[in-house]
Amino acid sequence: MSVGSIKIRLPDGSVKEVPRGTTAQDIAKSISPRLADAALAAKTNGDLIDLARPLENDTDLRILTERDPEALEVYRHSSAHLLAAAVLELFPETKLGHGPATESGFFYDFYRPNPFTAEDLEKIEKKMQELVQQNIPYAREFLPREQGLTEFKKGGDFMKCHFIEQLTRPDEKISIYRTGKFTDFCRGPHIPSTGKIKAFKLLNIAGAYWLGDEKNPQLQRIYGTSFFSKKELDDYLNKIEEAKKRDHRALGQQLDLFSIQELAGPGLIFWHPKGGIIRKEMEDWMREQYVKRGYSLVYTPHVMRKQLWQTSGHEGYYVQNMFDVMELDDAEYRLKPMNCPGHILIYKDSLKSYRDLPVRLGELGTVYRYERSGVMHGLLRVRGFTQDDAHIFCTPGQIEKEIADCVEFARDVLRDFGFDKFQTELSTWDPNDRKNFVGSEEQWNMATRSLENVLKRLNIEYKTIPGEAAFYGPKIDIKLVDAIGRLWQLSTVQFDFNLPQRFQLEYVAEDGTRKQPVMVHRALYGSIERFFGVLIEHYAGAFPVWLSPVQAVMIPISERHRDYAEKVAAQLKEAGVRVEVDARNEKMNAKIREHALQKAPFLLVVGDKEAESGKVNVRIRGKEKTEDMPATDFVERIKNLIADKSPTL
RNA sequence: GCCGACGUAGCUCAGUGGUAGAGCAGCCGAUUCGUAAUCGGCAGGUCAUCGGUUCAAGUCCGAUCGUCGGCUCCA
Repeated sequence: MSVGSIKIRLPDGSVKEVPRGTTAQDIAKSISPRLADAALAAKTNGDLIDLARPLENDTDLRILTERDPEALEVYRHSSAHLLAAAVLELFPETKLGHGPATESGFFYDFYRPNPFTAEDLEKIEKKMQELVQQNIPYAREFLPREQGLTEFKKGGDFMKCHFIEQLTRPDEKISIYRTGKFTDFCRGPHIPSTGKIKAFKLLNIAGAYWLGDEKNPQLQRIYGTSFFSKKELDDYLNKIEEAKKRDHRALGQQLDLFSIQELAGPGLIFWHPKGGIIRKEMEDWMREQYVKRGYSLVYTPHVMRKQLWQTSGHEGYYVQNMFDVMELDDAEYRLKPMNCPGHILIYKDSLKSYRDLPVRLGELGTVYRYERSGVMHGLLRVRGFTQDDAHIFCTPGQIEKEIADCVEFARDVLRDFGFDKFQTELSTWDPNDRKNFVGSEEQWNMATRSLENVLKRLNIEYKTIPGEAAFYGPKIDIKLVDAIGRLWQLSTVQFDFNLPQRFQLEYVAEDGTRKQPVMVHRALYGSIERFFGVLIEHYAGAFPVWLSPVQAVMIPISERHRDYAEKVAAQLKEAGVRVEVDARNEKMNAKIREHALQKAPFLLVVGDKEAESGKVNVRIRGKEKTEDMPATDFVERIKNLIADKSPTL
């Protein structure tokens, strides 16, 4: 028994003097019974602890309840234990991996000869409910390491033994938690008992490699989530449903934007006419900007000799991502996985003077990369895609301005397409990991410094991620935040030390000597396919007018209004609007429904009234009430919306 | 690539080992309509592919291809 008393400082600044060994739970109780009941865990000097942990020293103490975000993590970690406990009750032969809380819930990894089925999942969930009813405590114990190892070994829990051996020293006592029959090697903390878990749901089963290494056997991972209330859980499940409704693969089919054809092969995109319109808008926008910003537009071949890829280093660094060689005549060719070598050949074709720099070569370049069969995903991960790729060759003195221009360019792209929240990352090298990064320390420092300078000068907040640079240089990645808060990585601005060296790039400097130019890669859409996929999800298929494949639909009420509808349509076409006349022999209501489902921004109903007065009745996407206006006014209005690339209607 | 689930008409989906179905879309006809589905008829299929079990396979088994959820990867 410890003796003496300790001082506990509470968040309101008050200090309690209590006997050594008092628990956070005791203190919560002394404050109020309600707090004691609501308490889930505690925090002392920044460490999360169990409520039942005896306090040994003077400390700050905060009792965590549902209102504290840290409590949710503890709660979900305890939910994972609850899951494991239920699994062991039902399937005692199962071996345990690990089971952490995640950003949106929790999972637990299990090893067993037969995989879990969907029915098993239901049974497990029911068992979890039972264990919640039984209100079993999460009891912490300390065991001598050897005893712990013996106990887990006896149960055949090879994975737990591995963790104990990896994470603890031989002389240490190990921390375990018991929940009924279930025992886990775990640092904790946990909530007091299973009865505190109010709302949870098991979501899916998936394979996961032991220790995340694909050479290891696969475990069965059960994913679930839990919340403090049924309502929050339901909200979360609804959000998943909402996200599903935005799935670009489903919308791509419903809105007839694109397809992937089994006969042609996976990861290869067919742009249908309506998707093609959006792509054309994206390409036109980019080409226009290229011209405005001093880029030269180039085109390079899709297949090039293998020797080129040897020179560039792709044959070494990138082979497993490249399509196989094709033999033609006596030479071997490869489909291009990147555009850079092509642009370099253009640069090298003539001797450059410092006066020529910077040279900015831009291409909407289609590349092909071999992606492993299980990783393709709609438009977001494909085997063939088109990059808005450009390479800038400049002098070291020009580099900061060039990078700054790229970063601003990237933000303009994203803003024009309706994204206004970004996160910026600076990926740097790891000087201790020389074999994964080419180039000298001076090069890396110079490059990293210029990227930092640019970000600071532009007043952009950014996160530095050490070790995440490309092997050939540091980079700035701009991630966008979409309409439902998801993060997408698209734009990237990267330094390259590798290629100028490999291709012996040079320019003639002022003093007549030959110098090596600095090279920057940048792609702002990243891939047009991927960007399109993100656009579809961001807008849930309801694109701003300028991107909408069909911007307005004329709906004549009956056959006799057709001529008037055609007349207005002609005016709209004249103004550059993509308009259709739906003159089918269908009821107006049916037409409205169909075009509304196709998410056309404007439906223009015309009948006797409109034809007589030269007006249109405008039904605006997403609005109940229609508006009457002269046809000429509508033409003006939609023309402006298109010209402004307005995100709203 | 790995683990699991799935693959039936253009789409969404039903279908005990015993004659392949519905709704929508399509086509034909009627209807000419005021703000989210007019009515009737017709046509549409090697049940992903290949092989096996069986008197009999959409259904059971195996392989292949593809899709989905994850893992791994994403220079």
